[in-house]
Amino acid sequence: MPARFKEVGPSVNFVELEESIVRFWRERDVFRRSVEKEAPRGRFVFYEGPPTANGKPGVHHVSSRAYKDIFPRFRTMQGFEVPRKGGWDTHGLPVEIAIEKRLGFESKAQIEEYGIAKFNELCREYVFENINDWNRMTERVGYWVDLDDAYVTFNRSYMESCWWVMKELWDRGLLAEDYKTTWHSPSSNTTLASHEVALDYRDNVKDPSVFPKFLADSAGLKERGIVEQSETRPVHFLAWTTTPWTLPANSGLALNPDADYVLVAAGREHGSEDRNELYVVAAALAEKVFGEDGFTTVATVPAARLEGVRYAPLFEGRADEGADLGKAWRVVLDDFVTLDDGTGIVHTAPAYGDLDQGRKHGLPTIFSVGLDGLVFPDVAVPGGEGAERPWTGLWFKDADNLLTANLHERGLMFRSGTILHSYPFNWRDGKPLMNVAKKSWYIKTTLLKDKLLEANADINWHPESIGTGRFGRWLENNVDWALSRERFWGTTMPIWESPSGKRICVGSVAELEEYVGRDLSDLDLHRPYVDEITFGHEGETYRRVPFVVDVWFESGAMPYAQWGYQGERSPEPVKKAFEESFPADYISEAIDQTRGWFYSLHALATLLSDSGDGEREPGPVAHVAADTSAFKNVIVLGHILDEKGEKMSKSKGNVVDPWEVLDRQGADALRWYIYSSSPPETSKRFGVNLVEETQRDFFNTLWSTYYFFVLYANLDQPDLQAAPAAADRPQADRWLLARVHDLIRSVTYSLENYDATSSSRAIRDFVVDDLSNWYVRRNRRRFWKGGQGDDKASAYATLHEALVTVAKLIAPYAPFVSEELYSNLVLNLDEGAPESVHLAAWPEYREELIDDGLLHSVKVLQRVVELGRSARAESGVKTRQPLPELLVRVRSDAELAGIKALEDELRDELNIKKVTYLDVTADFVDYTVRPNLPLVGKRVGRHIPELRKWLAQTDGRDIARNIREGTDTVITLGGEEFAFEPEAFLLDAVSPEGYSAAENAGYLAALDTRLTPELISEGHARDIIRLIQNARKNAGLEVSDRIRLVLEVAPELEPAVRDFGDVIKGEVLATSLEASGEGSFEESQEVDGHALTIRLSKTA
RNA sequence: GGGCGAUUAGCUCAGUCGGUUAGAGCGCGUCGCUGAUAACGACGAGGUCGGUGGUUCGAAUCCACCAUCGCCCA
Repeated sequence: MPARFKEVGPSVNFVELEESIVRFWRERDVFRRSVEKEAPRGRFVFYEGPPTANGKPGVHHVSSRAYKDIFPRFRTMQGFEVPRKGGWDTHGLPVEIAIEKRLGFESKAQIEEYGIAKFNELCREYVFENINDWNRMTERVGYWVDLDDAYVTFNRSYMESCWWVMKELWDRGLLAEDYKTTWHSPSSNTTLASHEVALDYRDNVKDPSVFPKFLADSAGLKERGIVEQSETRPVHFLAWTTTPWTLPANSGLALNPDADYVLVAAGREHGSEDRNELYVVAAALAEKVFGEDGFTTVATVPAARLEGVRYAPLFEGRADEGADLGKAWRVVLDDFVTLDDGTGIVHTAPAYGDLDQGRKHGLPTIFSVGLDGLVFPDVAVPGGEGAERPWTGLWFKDADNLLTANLHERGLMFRSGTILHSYPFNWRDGKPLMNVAKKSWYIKTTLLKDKLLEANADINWHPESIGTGRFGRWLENNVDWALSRERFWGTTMPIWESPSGKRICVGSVAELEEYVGRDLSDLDLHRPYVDEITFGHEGETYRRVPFVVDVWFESGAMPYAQWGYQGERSPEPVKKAFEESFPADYISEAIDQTRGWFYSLHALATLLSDSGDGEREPGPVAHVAADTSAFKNVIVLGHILDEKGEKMSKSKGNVVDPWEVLDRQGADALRWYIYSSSPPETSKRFGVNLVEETQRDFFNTLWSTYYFFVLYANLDQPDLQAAPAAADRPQADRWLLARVHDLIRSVTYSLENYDATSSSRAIRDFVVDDLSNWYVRRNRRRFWKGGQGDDKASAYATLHEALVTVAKLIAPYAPFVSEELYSNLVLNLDEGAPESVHLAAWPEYREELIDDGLLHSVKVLQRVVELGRSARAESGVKTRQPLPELLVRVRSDAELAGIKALEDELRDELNIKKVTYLDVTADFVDYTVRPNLPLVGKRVGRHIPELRKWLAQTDGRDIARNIREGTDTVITLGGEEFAFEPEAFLLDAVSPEGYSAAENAGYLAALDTRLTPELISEGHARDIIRLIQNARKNAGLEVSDRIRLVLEVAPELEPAVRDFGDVIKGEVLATSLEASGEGSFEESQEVDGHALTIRLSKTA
């Protein structure tokens, strides 16, 4: 059947093309069909990390969509079923903040006044404000994801599924309330998430630097023999802190257990000359604290001897309920104490950052400041009944100076000043944060830390270093996951509490209905509606705790919640949907998700799939997959930076609008750039001109090749099925097929290993270098020539197969251009073929077509051609001028045989009459000899410089002869004899005398540039042909038009016209050639300085 | 402040186990080639391989320290 294709232009508007393909996909429902098509290889599970649809999408969002898209498309073509359920993240603080800004609020109290219901309603509307931009961008970049059936984290079924997860954790003792040290913002009375803390962690903050004196129990010290019995001077432990407001909360002093401490005599305050008081500090820091001459050492004591010594508190504070003050105010030893700065004695206030140390040593928790940041009225001078408390009710940072001054007055402050250090602030109002112990709900991930680590070891991380490094280390230092948030817009914590402190965790609405005793099917699970649900149980009234949960919990619960999964009680279709899609085969997000979504997915999956041990029951999803992470393969993306290398962010205003690129270069070019420019994990600088370059280099070249094929195929209408079998085609075709199948093999391998970068580069190199600039350039005459025959049929069939294969290989990367090529090149031939390339099968490589010897020989040929061109340029004889002889030397006998078989191509490429091959070690040329260092380097070692010297002085031909004869070359180096086998040397041929030559890495091409009259005539003929072709173009003729030709030439050019007239006529499609006459188009030119007039007319 | 990663030509990036003259594409200059290609080829300019030390016959590559950038954490 003769092939007819849709006409194609020499260039194309990719943007319009892509837009028409978007419509085609939509109209023909291609995405859904690609998911539903037959899937012999089973399910490939993909999870969509839900973006938030507030804010407009930037080009960095395209990057993650490009990576999310490529592997599902590839797997679909390979015969997997790849459902891609979309998702939207809707809850969380950023949303609340945006609404607060709109309402002009600055505190939580204002939200409560305004009404939580109204506030949350605004949040709900806000999160989809830009959904149309997102959907449009998603469709336009060709990211196939099911947005019609997307999960939404604020939906009731999603939230209820989150309740189920929490209940499961609760039942397994993994959800608990505890004191934890948090960064608390007293100004907004809320705990900040760690990433929020990082948002305004300032360097060079000016804070107090004070050295308070804790009066030691002298009697105790005397008992231990540390202080002389006769000593009358007071002894102080000298500590250092930057937070004087925490001093009333002090309940211990910590010393480094391995350090020596000194008892020194010094003055009452820094700078006093006297030695009237005694101090204890770390030996290593005494000089730094007191100054070189500021003290006298009295004794040196190891830390262990000071353990348990008591001292007097500086202030009274508010002790926690049940705190045992009998255990307070004593010396403890702890490794966390460093000798880098301060005094080596650390003021320990469990309530404000030292909770773990306090617990470890049994120190009571004492508070000085409330969660509102105001100093408690309890803070007082010990025993100072009725004394003034000027700091009461002050902002904690404002209390610093008053407390410091008070200690100075009382002689309990050795020194005070200021220091520059790092300190976090509330990024919203710029007020300082407090490190404070607060009651909070935790997921006790630390209990299953080993499982977290084991499951991580099974994840295939790209790049690998994230799994072992950043993520693995994070897991090793795992701390419990703080779950509760004192906020409004989020999934509510389903825990109800009674006045006596009993708790009930509720795992579903149905369960809640049982407690409440009425129908709650219309209940909104958001605040404030669930807050209003109370119930009586065992004589007490239960109220919900006021928290919502960390949004990361919600997104981490998506494997379950996207289906509304609630374990065994779920409806069958939900159970099936979950069980078929857990865990995921593949996810991809940017690197900032390491401790975000990657962690929350991983942690929840590990906890819920726990296979249990003697005490713990198996988790609720262990029957689907036990002890597993939520994902098996992950690509971690680096960030897209702007042209200056800075991160794109809304606040900097340097976000590149993806439409700038999508409307100019198109989605395929952008995607291709994202895949090929650098490995996904490296951050990359983004510039529009780089995408432009991708389009020109790759897509224009591919299009030109496609255009060439369609143009000539439509003229010739070859029967592609009638071509000879691959093995019987000409060498050039067998080579191209070998390259094509080699490419299929390597691209398949790369994509199966989640590598889009090297595979896209390999495709680019094939299309641009091998297909376009080698195969088509070298073989185009086979398409032009008249008639039909095996050779022509082979050429068409081969080029067609190459283009169709490329169309399929690029389908996951560049889905639009791929579709265009496929629909024209395949659907016009085979009506039974799938309607879209994305419904077609991934190409299979045929091993028997990959002729490695031929592939290597062509590489050698290309290399020699390159050298020949170089020699041409050096000789000054242009390529149109034929030359009589080329000398060629390659590196091995095998290469020699290979290139001999390709001699026609070599002569043609370099326009040479005859090729003479030099034996690899021929005496005809001289050689420079280099040692083959990877082979002999270790053996020769320090004698290498001597060996080099010896080789430089020796006649290369002698060594060449040894190599040819296969004998060792024996050399004495430093009195030691070395025998070098032939492989120990590398020979570079030196250009022979009398030739224009170029050599490189063992290859040599040398041209004989002596011209004969015949050769000159032939050169002239080629010049004339080129000028006639130009004239044809200038005359506006079609490629296939025939002409009558008249050539009036100077006498010097007559031999060329006479001897090569037929060649000229054939090349320029002339039916006649006359020495004089008329033509409808005329041009006068010169060849080699000789005049020439061309006249031509189109034949009828 | 800590951990991880990066730093190679004007730009974007390769560079394998330490080994031979550190490469590619784009951009620039010269020349060549051209009836598919706004393309292609050859040559040239352009590199203290972030810096300083060390190990080694030999370091872009290994080690130490430092600088800058990014991410995460504090």
